[in-house]
Order: sequence, then structure tokens, then C-alpha cells
Amino acid sequence: MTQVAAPKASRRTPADKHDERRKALAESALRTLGELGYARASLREIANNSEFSHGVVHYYFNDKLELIVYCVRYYKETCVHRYDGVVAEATSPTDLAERFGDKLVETIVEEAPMHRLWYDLRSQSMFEETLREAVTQIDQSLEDMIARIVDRYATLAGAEPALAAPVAYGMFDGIFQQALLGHLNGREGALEDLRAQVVGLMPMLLTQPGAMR
Amino acid sequence: MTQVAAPKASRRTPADKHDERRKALAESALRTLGELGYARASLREIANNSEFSHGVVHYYFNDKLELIVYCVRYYKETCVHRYDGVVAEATSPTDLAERFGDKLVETIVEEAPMHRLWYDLRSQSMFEETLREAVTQIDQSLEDMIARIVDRYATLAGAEPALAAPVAYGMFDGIFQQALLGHLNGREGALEDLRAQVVGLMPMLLTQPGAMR
DNA sequence: CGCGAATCTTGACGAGTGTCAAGAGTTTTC
DNA sequence: GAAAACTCTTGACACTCGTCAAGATTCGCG
Repeated sequence: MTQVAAPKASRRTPADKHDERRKALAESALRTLGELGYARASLREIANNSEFSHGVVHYYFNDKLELIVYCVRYYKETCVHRYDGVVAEATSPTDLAERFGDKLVETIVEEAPMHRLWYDLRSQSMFEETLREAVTQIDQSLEDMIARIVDRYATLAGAEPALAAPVAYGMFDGIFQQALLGHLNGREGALEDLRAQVVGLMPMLLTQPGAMR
Repeated sequence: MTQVAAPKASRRTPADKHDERRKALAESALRTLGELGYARASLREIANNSEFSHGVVHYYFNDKLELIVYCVRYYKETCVHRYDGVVAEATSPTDLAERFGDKLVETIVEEAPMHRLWYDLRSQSMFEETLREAVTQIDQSLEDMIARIVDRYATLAGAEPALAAPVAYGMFDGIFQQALLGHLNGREGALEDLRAQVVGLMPMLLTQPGAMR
């Protein structure tokens, strides 16, 4: 990934072992963070649920905040490409909408703790200025992700997107958040509702022709 | 409010003085909570920014959590009727949409700390089960509020709402949250964008006729 | 092997937390 | 006006937190 000048024939020992350890620590920390949230997850608890001791955190990160930001960034990196397959494989507008809905439901089922962690962090960024830059960047990448989906949908339908990317992102993020809340509350039908809402909403993102089949 | 049997001629001394104090404490606490958020606002800090001492909290509330839930409930109570005037006074669909957008912008400008506190609490409820009941109730009342607006809008336009209340609420909540984030980030145009987005979105909430003038 | 640099553990420090009990102060009631 | 009930303050307790320093352990290279 990073440009390796390789001063000697050292394959992977100089400083990217450092990076590997950071990632390992992050993956471990993400479990605890997803379970407890930003405020309640102490460094000791994070370390206990990992193979490390609580002091090692300050060897790889300056700060608790730096660790957490690193973790969320690390997770969201894989997150923005979740729908790339959907965009690539969809054969029709309806097909795209359905695959998109399915994927949204799937990620709530499988990664609910990660998503609530993200919303936690984003809320904290409203109070903690230190977090804002990272949150803004992640939010932007998510908006781009949605924009790719909407664009592809419009192309498949032979139409133009009717809404700017920020609006589309805000909308989907809003109903996604509601579905996540409902799911965590154990509300029956929360996920089916999300799927249906997405499929029903997609046609409205296009100009004139409306739903095209 | 509560049924007053009034055992003697006591006007307002028995137990509603208790309630008044709770409200006074809540109003004071809301300032600190809006500034620091749920996790960082300690009871001592809350008490310092009020006329009380830190011990008095446990005289009126069992718990820090009970205080905070009471506070947010208390605030949101006044919040759900913010748009009643808009609904009552609007003379046309466009008029309603514009007034609605204006009000949304206005409340971000004037009560941003309260709104971020709400989002903070809602995020925490994803981790803390104790909070879920209150959050669910508040969310429902907000959804109803949006539903009243959409219904009135549809009536004025002589059409039927095209989206179920949960979707409409999720959408508006999503773009509102983005606008709040943008505003707190100091992003220029965040509020004007919100206003335009709302005005542009409203016609999509109706069936066939689309935007009616 | 042996030495130095890296990685990691352990234990402690100080600050801050929610909670509560004991009592002072105030108001109400008889 | 005394007694009882209510209201509030003060100070302490037990605990958890992030941080860091000092030392143990491991690793890589000459």
C-alpha cells in the first residue's frame, strides 16, 4: 500500500509491522467498542478483550481518541465498498433497488454493533471538535457511495437523478438509522420495512418517468 | 394537570412544588447537557451551572439517567408542537413547505445544543437498554408531528400522501441531522441547503399530481 | 552468541465520577 | 412557638478512568 523504498532486502519488518499491529489492535477494539460504545468502552476493557495488555495502546496510539478514530476509519473503509457489487451486477432498476435493499438489511443483521458505533461517534462529534474532521470525511465517503448507487440506478432507468447527493444520502441514512433502532429494539418487521421502503423510494429519485420497469 | 383532590385549602404546596423544582432543575441541566453531551456532563457540573448543589439531584431524581431522560422528555414536549402554527396558518402547499423549511432552519440556529443532545441520547439508547423506552416514545411523537405536516400538506394540495409516516419521518430526520452537523461544522450554506431541500422534497411526498401550485 | 532496539507488561498516580448518609436549614402544621 | 416534615448542603466513600514511567521480555542483526 504505502510506497516501500526497502533500504535493504527486508520484506516486511521495518515499520509496517507497526501498521499490522495497529490494525490487529483496531479489529479487537472494534468488538468492544461495538458492544459498549464510545464512552463506556475503557482502554482496559478493550485490552481485556484482546491479546494485549492495557498499556500497549499508548505504544501504538497517542490517545484514546486517536485509537477510536482509527478504528472507525478502518471499519468504514471496508464499508464504502459494500455496494460496489450491487452497482456492478444489477441488470435493471428494480433489480438494483432490490439488491440494495437486501444489502442494507443484511448489514444491519450482521454488523449492527458497528453501525451503532458509527452513529455514536458522529453524535459525539457534535460536542467534541477533535472528532469532526474524521466524521466529516467518513460522511462524505458515504454520501459518495450513495451517489454511485443513485447514478447507476438512473442510468439503468434511462433517466437523470432528481435529487442532489446530499439529500439522497440524508434520506437513506435517516431511514437506515430508524431501521437500526427498530432492529435493536427487537421490533418485528423493522428490517422488512426498510427493504420495502428502499424499493419504494428509489423511483422517486428520478426525474419525470417515475417508476420504470 | 394531575388530579388535585386538595385535602385542605392548600393551593399549590403539597407535591407539585416538587414538580416545579424538577422542572427548574431540568431547565438548568439542559443547558449543561446541551453543551457537554450525555457522557461528559457530570452531576457536579450540572449543579454548578444552576442554583443548586450537586447533592440535590438525588433528592429529586433517583439516578443520573432518570434526570437526563426527564430533561430530554421535558424539552421534546415543547418540541413536538413547534410546527403546529405552521400547519394551522399555511394557506397553500408551497406556503406550508416554505414555512416548514424556515422553522427547521430557525430551530437549528436557536437550539442546536438541544438537538445534538437528542441525537446523543438516541445513539446511547442503542447501547443502553434503559433508555430505549423513552427514546422510542419520543421518536414516535416526532413521527406523528411529521405526519401531521405531511397530511396537512396533502390536504392543501388536494392529494394523498405517497409515503407512510415512518419513511417521511426518517427522511426528514436524516437531512435535518446532516444540516445540524454541517451547521456545527461551520459549513456555509448548510442552513440554506436544508431549506431548499425541504421545499424541493415536499412535492415528492404526494401521489400523482406532483407539485401543485 | 550478544548487544541494542523494539515491543510489551506491570503497577502506580491523580483526577474525576455517581452515590449516599449525616446533618443543617427552612417551611409547614398543630 | 415547638415539633415535625420537607428541602438542601456538605463531605466522604468506593470506584473507574486515561496516562505514563520503569522495567521485563522478545526480536533482529552483526
